[in-house]
Order: sequence, then C-alpha cells, then structure tokens
Amino acid sequence: MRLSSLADYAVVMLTAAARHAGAGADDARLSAAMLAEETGVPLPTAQKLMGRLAGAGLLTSARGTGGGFRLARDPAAISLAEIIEAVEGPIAMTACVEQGRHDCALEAGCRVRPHWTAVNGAVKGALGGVSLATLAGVPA
Amino acid sequence: MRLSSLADYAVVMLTAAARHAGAGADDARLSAAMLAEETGVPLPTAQKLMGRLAGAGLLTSARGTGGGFRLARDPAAISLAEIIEAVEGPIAMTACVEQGRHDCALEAGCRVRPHWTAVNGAVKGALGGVSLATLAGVPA
DNA sequence: TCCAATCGGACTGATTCGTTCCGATTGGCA
DNA sequence: TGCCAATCGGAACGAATCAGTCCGATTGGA
Repeated sequence: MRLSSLADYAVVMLTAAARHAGAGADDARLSAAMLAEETGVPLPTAQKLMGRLAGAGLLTSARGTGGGFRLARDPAAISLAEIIEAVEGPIAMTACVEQGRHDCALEAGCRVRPHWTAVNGAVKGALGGVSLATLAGVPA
Repeated sequence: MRLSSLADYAVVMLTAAARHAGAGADDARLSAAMLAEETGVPLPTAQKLMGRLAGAGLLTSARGTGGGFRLARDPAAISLAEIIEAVEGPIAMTACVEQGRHDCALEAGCRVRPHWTAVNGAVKGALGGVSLATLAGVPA
C-alpha cells in the first residue's frame, strides 16, 4: 500500500508542469532538465519518467534541439489514477483482480475474490476523482 | 499500488479463521498448520504471518501442546486496513505522509503535500470501512 | 521426568525497484 | 549543404525489499 518513489516524483513533476502551462505561454516547452532542476528530481530519473509518461499518452514529446514535452490534455482532465497507472502499471491490489492473469491456485472457490474487486474499485475511484489541476493548486 | 502477497495471504487466512469462529465452538483452536492446509498457503509462510498478526494484536497466541491462535476480536470489529497495516506497516502512500519521517527535500515548500494527506485519508477510509466479517461472507 | 507439539526469531535466495549511462534522432547554424 | 549541439529513447548496473525456509525456545500432556 505504498506508492513507489517514481510515481511520487511523476506527480510532483506533472504538477510543476501544470503550473507552467497555466502561468502564461500555453504551449511552453518543458524540457526534462528544466523540470528536474525545479523539482529536485535527479536528471536521469526525470528523463526516464518523462519518457514513460509520454508513452502513456499524458505528455507529447518532441525531439531535437528546442524539443521537449508538453501536457497532452488539460490538467483538469488528467486524473491521479492515470498518472499512477502510467508509472506503476494497472491498479490491481491483488493478482486475481488483474485481467489476463490467473495465477492464484484458490481462484476457483475463493470466497474473498468478489470483495476484492469491490475494494479495488473503491480505491481506484478515490484516485480517479482527484485531478492534476487540484493537485497543482490551479483553481481553473 | 499493489498489495504484497503476504497481505493477501493474511486476508485469506483470517477470513478462513472467521468462518471457523462463527461456525460452532466459539473458542476453537486454530493452529497454523490447519489454516495453512485449508487455504493452500505454505506452512512456514503461514507461521510467519500468524506471528506477525498476533504481534499486531489481531490474534491471541498460546504456546505449547494444544496451543494455537484465536481471533482477538469479533470479525465485525476488525477492519481490512488493520490487517494490511499489521502485515505491511502503516498505510502511507508517500514518505511525507508518514509521521516521524522527513526525508523529502522538497517538504518545506511542497504544494502537493496537503493534497497527499487528503488522498491518503480517503484510501485509508475506504479500506477501514470493510470489515473482516464482510470479507468472510458472514452475515452477522 | 520425558516427550511431542507449537510458536518465535534468524537466515538465504529471488524479484523488483531505483538509478545511471550511452546511443539514436532532430532542429539550428555557419 | 554539411556540421554541431541539444534532446529523447532504450539498455545495463547496483541496491533494497520481499517471499520463502529453517532451526531454536517454550509449553502442556503422558
């Protein structure tokens, strides 16, 4: 029940990005180096994270000189659950909740499993109800 | 955002114990070997878990021949959050939420932190609202 | 008094996580 | 038009935590 450090860093970096996006130039260039220095996250780690977030569709990336990243959507349209899933993979508290995996030997007659899906949904809903805009403190 | 296997096993074993407790003899002896065989959890792992749950106060233990474990409280008075915390430690999604630890260099001016405490509380509340009796399927 | 059964803590191996480094690609400039 | 600098992208390394296993300490009964 603990978030990985990478997910934590991702949230901090995206909130910083959201504040930049809302503070002036709409399509401001956001380089990994810039956000790394601003947030205190080590640069190589920041690069890895930005890449993963871009792969998940939360950021759009541009290569070459003057390239960088940009938020793919409005901060209000990005949920905390999406950020976490982009970094850590699907939110599945137990193995039996994750689709496509059936490793649990007890799965057949397990009486706890249906409750797990409900609990998992509740947690996922709580995380999905928080937007990046809220986290960043941007009122709009 | 994934539960450790040990926590998953603990829930399965405690639900089995709750069903035993409600099914007849009130102070039935529950040996680790018995629950291990019934749930499919490897015996040494089950022993380790039972010990940890007893140390957390969810089970009372008795040594010697004819010893074993017993639920310390009514299944309805044991929450899922307590079980998870007994196995995995405090539920703290980020380091800055956990009391007594201040490792985050950004802590001073971090604008995300107050939101984390709210999110953490919501998740903890969702887990605290589910009782062991509900998980076990015991109506009473 | 001895023995069998059970809990409790210590040790080892494996998997995952976090970090770092180097190559591939692109736009600007002479 | 060719070169260079800046940036993203993926691959490799080290560390920490987790899951699993084993053996010793303690207790009740024969």
